[in-house]
Amino acid sequence: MAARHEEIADELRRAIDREEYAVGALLPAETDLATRYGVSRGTVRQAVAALTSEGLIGSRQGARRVVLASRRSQSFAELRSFAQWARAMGRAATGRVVAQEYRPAGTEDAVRLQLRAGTPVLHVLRVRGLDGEPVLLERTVYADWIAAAVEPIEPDCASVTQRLLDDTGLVFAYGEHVIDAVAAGAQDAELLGVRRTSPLLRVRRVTTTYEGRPVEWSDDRYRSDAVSFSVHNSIGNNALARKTAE
Amino acid sequence: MAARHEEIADELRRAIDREEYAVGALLPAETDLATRYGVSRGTVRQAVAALTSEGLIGSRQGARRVVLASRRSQSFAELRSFAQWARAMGRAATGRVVAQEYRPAGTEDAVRLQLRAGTPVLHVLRVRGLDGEPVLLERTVYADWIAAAVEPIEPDCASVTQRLLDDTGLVFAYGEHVIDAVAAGAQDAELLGVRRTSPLLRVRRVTTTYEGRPVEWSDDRYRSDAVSFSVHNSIGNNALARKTAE
DNA sequence: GAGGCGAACTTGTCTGAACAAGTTGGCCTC
DNA sequence: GAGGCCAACTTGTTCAGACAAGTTCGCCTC
Repeated sequence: MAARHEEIADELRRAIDREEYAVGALLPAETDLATRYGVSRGTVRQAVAALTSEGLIGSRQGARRVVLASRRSQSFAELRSFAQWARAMGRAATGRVVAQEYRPAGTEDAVRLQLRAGTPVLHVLRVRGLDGEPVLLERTVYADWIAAAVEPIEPDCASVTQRLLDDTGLVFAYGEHVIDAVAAGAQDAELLGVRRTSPLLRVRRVTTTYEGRPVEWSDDRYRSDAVSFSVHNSIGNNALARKTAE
Repeated sequence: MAARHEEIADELRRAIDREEYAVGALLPAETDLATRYGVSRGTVRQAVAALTSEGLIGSRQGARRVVLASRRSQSFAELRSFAQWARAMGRAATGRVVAQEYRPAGTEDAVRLQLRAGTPVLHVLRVRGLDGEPVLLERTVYADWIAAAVEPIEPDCASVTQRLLDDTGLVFAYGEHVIDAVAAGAQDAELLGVRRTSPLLRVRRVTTTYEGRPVEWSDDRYRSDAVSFSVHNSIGNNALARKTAE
């Protein structure tokens, strides 16, 4: 938290949180904030841009900024891994590997991980929970070049992401997620403790390094009674994309 | 498309699209792009910031930017309404009102729309489709102050959003969406043409004006075989938020 | 060959200024 | 009172420069 614009963004977030700026009220003008914090207008703009992208405030040319919401849903920054997310919410992440084996990469594996078909990849089936209650079923495929580092990790390791960072310095930098809904199959139902055909929230994701090299891809299935996703958008600026079936 | 930084962003997007900058390759340095386009470094930074937030390129201090993906999923800007989204994909949005009636606002309506309980609000049940095939079931509640403008709209109007803009100048400026999965009920199944208990992707959303005043809230259920959502994230910058059940 | 060091490069942060473009509200007219 | 117009205000865009912080890669040493 070195950067001044981040400090200012944080102060504004807190001020909104404690309703110093109520929902529906107007934020002070940029120039006011600039003099108040003793920085230039550009720095203030960086700060409020962050809040805007978080959906906390609305912004349009000519009019003062409006406070749209106060309840920011638990630390938007750095909710990358399941474990980090759980910790940020004050809950304990648990995990258990149900099955783990090497298989030659199929066509889908090869495409998503940018490998040649037939390359041995590591399939891991993992159940994850919050405070012990199963919430998520992860079917992950790791690329061959990282598989050796994943294999020896204890089955009940709470954060594989953290572990790989510590052991190998690997950073899960970028992720692409496709979200849809599926009915629980027999295995899903048993491991998550729900009835078969229960609706599950499915997130298929590919994670890459800083260089854009795919590390893993995964089919994650969440119990829909336990977890939901929230997204906000504004006109002309939209992080979410609807996609039709291919 | 007046702003220079938007033009540059667009040129870069197209260049990535036609693989002038291949996935995994490095983008030219900011200073290079600045001289190439004859603008200052700040303007280039605005352009690449847009691509970064779209997930097309990755960025970190000290290293050149990396191209992460090329296939940008159909116009990120302005996919606000169902009709606009359909049009951007080259498909025709259809719509049909199944039921429409005034009811006094319940507690949930009152909270979400910031009205007093008992205020008459307009409930509309609408089936929407792509090229005639039903894809989405919308259960929308409109605030009292806009209901009078919604009521007379023809049942098969393709874009209610556009219609309200034309008639009343109302802009749906901001939206907050919560995504989860539910099983299709009897009515859902019949209207969407799926079996009962089929998994549906549910999006509960509240739409507001520029001032943050809630206009409508809606329970939208998508056929999960027809539509999915995609989100990308990067370390320390995340538009998506996982939420646990309340 | 392995490792450490440092220079060159690149992105991040910040300033101060100027003008463009959109909104708001008061004043004036009819 | 209704409507139109204008001035003040506010955000958006762009520039040029400076320094900080992180990465990369070649060179040198051991």
